[in-house]
Amino acid sequence: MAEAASPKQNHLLDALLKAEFDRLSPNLEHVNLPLGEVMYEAGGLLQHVYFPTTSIISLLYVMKNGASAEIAVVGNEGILGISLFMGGETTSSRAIVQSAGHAYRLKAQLLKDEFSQSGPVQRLLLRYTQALITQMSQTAVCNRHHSVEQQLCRWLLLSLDRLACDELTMTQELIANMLGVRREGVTEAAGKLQRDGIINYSRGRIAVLNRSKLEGRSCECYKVVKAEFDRLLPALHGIAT
Amino acid sequence: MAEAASPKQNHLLDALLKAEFDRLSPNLEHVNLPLGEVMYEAGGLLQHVYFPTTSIISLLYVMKNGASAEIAVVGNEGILGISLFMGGETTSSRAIVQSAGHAYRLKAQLLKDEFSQSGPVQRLLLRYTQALITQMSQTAVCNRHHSVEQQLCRWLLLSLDRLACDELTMTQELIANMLGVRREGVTEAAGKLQRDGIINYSRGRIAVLNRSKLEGRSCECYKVVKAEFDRLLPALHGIAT
DNA sequence: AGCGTTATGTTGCCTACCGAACATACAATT
DNA sequence: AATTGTATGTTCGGTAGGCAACATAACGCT
Repeated sequence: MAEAASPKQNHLLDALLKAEFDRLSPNLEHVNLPLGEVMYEAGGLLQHVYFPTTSIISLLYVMKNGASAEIAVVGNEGILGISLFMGGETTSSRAIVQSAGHAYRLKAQLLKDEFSQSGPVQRLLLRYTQALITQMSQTAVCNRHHSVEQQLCRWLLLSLDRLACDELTMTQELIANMLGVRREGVTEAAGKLQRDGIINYSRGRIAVLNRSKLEGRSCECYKVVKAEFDRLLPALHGIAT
Repeated sequence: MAEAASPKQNHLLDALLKAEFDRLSPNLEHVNLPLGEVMYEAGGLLQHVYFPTTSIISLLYVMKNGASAEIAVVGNEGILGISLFMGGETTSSRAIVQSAGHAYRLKAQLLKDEFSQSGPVQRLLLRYTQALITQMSQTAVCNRHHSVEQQLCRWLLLSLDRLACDELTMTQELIANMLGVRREGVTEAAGKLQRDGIINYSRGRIAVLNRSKLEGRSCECYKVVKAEFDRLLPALHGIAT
């Protein structure tokens, strides 16, 4: 909290060339996102797009019977609201705040205008979208083939990568909703990880003690997604080309 | 086979305005796609994009241990090779011919050139991509929550929609690979559907006898995906706007 | 300190699906 | 007609994870 908030904390904004950044930055509004806040409802229109800095947003599909499954997560590496520039305006999934924090938001129309200039911003956003597609695909694969423990590891790693720390605030109940499994399943898997000294949790606070072991217990899905994000969005300054 | 092959059999090509269609059509090459052909290998570079007319391509992720899961299907409603214009050039999934037939292909560079003109073609392709994203998301949800029978129904319906007929050539073994389940599971589910007079199959030939009942046995995922394709890509002439 | 709320732990039963091994049956080729 | 390959049917045991009901324990409030 002591650190000054800056749009540059978001990797996409950080990757912009000076000209584009200067054009957009006066319109960026710093907002606080409390845990559980619904950013977009499925089918709803988007007023803003969000560039998370210290928050994580979860894209969640909620079925008729109330069961849910996470499609993807968006953190400081990305942008929430791709359907705006993809042309659909809306999605069939819900976006909720999975980890409280901050984000910069931009009025929908301004982003559309910027995108339609077909410059570096457009190219950057499309590359990000492809990385997001990979994440969604891999979620499908993971849901099909991997155990709750493997999925929990993947999920923790994806979340950690999107925060600057090794701890997250998240009850097992919420994780279960994200993964689309029972809370008991998460309790059991988390219990094992704790027994093995990999994580430490208590009442909604999960600390990762041994990240490399956590990667070892995860399925290959985490690495596939990470590699694709790194390939498509190398964390460099002004590379939007 | 008696019907004349035309690029207009592909909905995306059909939706182009005259100017764009005339610009692209001289470069469209009609090709035959045999069952099982690998169109793109995971990580491979794309030489062409494909607009299926009577074929269906499956996007499949294959894990290290050989297990697989289908991410999405592409038929006459779409285009194979979105990573080309999204900027990544390659994907982590494999594309294989799930149902033999024809397609028109276009040299990669020509599509990129057309896309970068930021005209109606770009807008159309992006809308299609969003529909594809919905399909992938819903695959993730379906893999998490639904039974083999429900998934089989969804899969049959998605495939039928992409062909002009009510019959498909596909062994249960192959379907199992697509769904990422055991062949026995498919046999059992298909057996039930046959007993109930909904489908009829023998040695790799599946005929759908009662489509509405099939929809009833499917999970909601099919309708969600269908609705999203219909919304984003209404099947009209020259609507690329 | 006492209280209610919320997070986590535990147990038992049940079902869908997996893995493997094998049986049948159709179809194409000779 | 015989042979071979391929597609489908069946069975058995094992297990992960679903559902339900409940026990414990930590924290926040008054």
